[in-house]
Amino acid sequence: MAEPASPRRLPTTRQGAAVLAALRSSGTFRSAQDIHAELRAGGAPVGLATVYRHLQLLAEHGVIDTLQAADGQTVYRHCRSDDHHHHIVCRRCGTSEEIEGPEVERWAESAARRLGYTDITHTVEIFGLCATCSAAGGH
Amino acid sequence: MAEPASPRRLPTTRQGAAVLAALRSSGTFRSAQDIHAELRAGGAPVGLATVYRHLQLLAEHGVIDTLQAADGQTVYRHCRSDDHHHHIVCRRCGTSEEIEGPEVERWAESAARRLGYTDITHTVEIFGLCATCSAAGGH
DNA sequence: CTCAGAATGATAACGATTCTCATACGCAAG
DNA sequence: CTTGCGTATGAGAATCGTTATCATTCTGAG
Ligand SMILES: [Zn+2]
Ligand SMILES: [Zn+2]
Ligand SMILES: [Zn+2]
Ligand SMILES: [Zn+2]
Repeated sequence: MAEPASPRRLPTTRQGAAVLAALRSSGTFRSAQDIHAELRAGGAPVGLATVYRHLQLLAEHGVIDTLQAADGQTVYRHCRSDDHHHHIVCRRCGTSEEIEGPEVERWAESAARRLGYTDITHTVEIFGLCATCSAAGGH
Repeated sequence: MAEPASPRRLPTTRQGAAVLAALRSSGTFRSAQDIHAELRAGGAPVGLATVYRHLQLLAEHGVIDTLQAADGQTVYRHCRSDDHHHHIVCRRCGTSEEIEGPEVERWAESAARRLGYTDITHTVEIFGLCATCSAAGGH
């Protein structure tokens, strides 16, 4: 049966720790390239391939969330909540909040059931201008 | 002032018509490359750049819907409904249904208002295995 | 200390999309 | 039916995010 497997989940290498740390101190969705640049600038250079590798691993293990930005780029975020949730993201500055939506979960469930779809997942994201950015200037 | 402008909205060229026709006879989300291949095979070859151009135009004018597949590719669909709606998509065969969710719209609205976000848009997609595909074999 | 296996990262390879720009077309005036 | 011109087309180059290679470096057990 599925035994607990490897007890270590979080990065053990300097590089892995750096990638996670960069995300942790951010609160916004960041791209891989973005993080790579930050680490390089911050004196703890990490190879681009390694950044991608760790982001992918962290995402697979559910440590971080991912979504596709409007331009197709994949962006990553370290969320406070471990539970299933969604996000509202500022399309100007990238700030984002975690939000829950029980009614959305129910709706997705029942729509799927009604149409005979199984093995469901969903993406639900809200994009807009955060209070700060919309105060600054519309566009 | 903003006068009604050009009265023609739909493609006037053979190529434009071909792109739209390909989507119309499909009911599924298709990629640009996909459509390009179909048209080429169907004896009405259209340049790849032109396919992209028309898909982009049709999307801008709201004639077709777009979404990002899991692999990042942008896919397009010609929907029956002209009203705002969402989709449930089979991740195996690409079949999709248009679905509405008033409660989801309300939820998005109110979450945005509560957090001070303006100029909202949202993406809400459900992925799963359609009845046919899930009968065929879980995988 | 030694060695096998895992991790790293410079670089090449990929693949989707966009850009360039010379050519083909569509259409209206003459 | 020609001519002229602005628009559309499309082959191929250019972008750019992401992934694959693979030689080198690191780590940890014995
Ligand atoms: Zn903002
Ligand atoms: Zn959800
Ligand atoms: Zn299916
Ligand atoms: Zn909606």
